Amino acid sequence: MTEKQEKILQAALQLFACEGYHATSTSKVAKAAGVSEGLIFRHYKNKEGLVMAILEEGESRLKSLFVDIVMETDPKEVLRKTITMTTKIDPSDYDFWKLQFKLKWELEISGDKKMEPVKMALANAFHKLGYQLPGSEAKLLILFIEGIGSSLLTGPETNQDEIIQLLLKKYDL
Amino acid sequence: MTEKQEKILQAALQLFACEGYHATSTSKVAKAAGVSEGLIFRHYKNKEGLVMAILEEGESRLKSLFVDIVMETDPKEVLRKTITMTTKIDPSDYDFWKLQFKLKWELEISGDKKMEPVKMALANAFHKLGYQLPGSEAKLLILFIEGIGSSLLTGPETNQDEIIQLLLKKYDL
DNA sequence: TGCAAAAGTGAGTAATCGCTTACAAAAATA
DNA sequence: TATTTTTGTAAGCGATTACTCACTTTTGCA
Repeated sequence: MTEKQEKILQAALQLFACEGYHATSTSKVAKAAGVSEGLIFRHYKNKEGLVMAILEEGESRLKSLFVDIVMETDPKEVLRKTITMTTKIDPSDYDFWKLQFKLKWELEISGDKKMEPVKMALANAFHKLGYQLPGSEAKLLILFIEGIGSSLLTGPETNQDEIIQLLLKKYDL
Repeated sequence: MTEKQEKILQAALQLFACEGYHATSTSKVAKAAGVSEGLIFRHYKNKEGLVMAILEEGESRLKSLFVDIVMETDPKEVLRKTITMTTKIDPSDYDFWKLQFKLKWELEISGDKKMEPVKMALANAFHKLGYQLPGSEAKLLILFIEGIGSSLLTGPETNQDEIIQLLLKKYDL
């Protein structure tokens, strides 16, 4: 990966995440990256290819958050790690996570499939702990995670800690 | 309101909700409404005015959902009505609610302030019921509601009922 | 009925869109 | 070093964008 390629991805991520996909033109990206516009199309074929490259490049960030949960065997730890998941997100990665939400609604590109292993791990954990509806419990908890992530990325300052502590107590953790 | 004005609002709502704001051109709206493009600007000044008119026109739908909760005095009923809120949404209004979410992420126009009275009612209800952290409890529940709404509008078929039943049980309702 | 205001049209605007192409510089390979 | 390949640029492409304007039709009211 060339230095200019990195600049492009970096500028595009920031602009897509802040202004949105359609509101960000390729010329804007080029200008922000200090690069000729044609170079974007040389490396990424088209605008869609650019955003896909960003998503692929960020895949590792997704996995690093999830793998810790999926690998955990202790069911209580699975719940605890899931609930506190958003606190593990590096603020320098906020743009990337914001982009995930934006794309979900603007382009209806959903990263929900990436959450599937987490959901399975959760359902399994709830089952082990004797919950009556492990599948629904897992769905509900994931809804919460998405919600707290959303408010973390949109809100000005969000004391997610208070809510997270509350939820931990509700699940006896 | 003229017949053609209604057609414009109706077409714009459907397109904005399905394709997104920036992905929908004014000429598309005009074509879908069976109207000359100039008419849009006569009535709504510009594209932003158009989407604002849609939001204003839909305000009643927002209020009708919330007023039932805010007016309720029995704290348990406040919780029950909040949790089952999304089941009261008319499927013909899905486009409008979808637009709310889309605008939140695409234009960062958030309708969260509209939820504030509900949050207050919830906090009050939790307080009456002896919960230790009424404010956080209210926040948490609203996160769940938004999550359920989100999955209701994005998912293909969503058995929200199961999750709603589960939530009702968790709050002893 | 007359007439002004409102509703509606369609052709037009400059600007910007995503993208291509012809070409030059740099890097890699031989 | 010679040559191929990759990286990068600048100009410009047709199409589309949000929006305007001169104009006609319809409507409401004295």
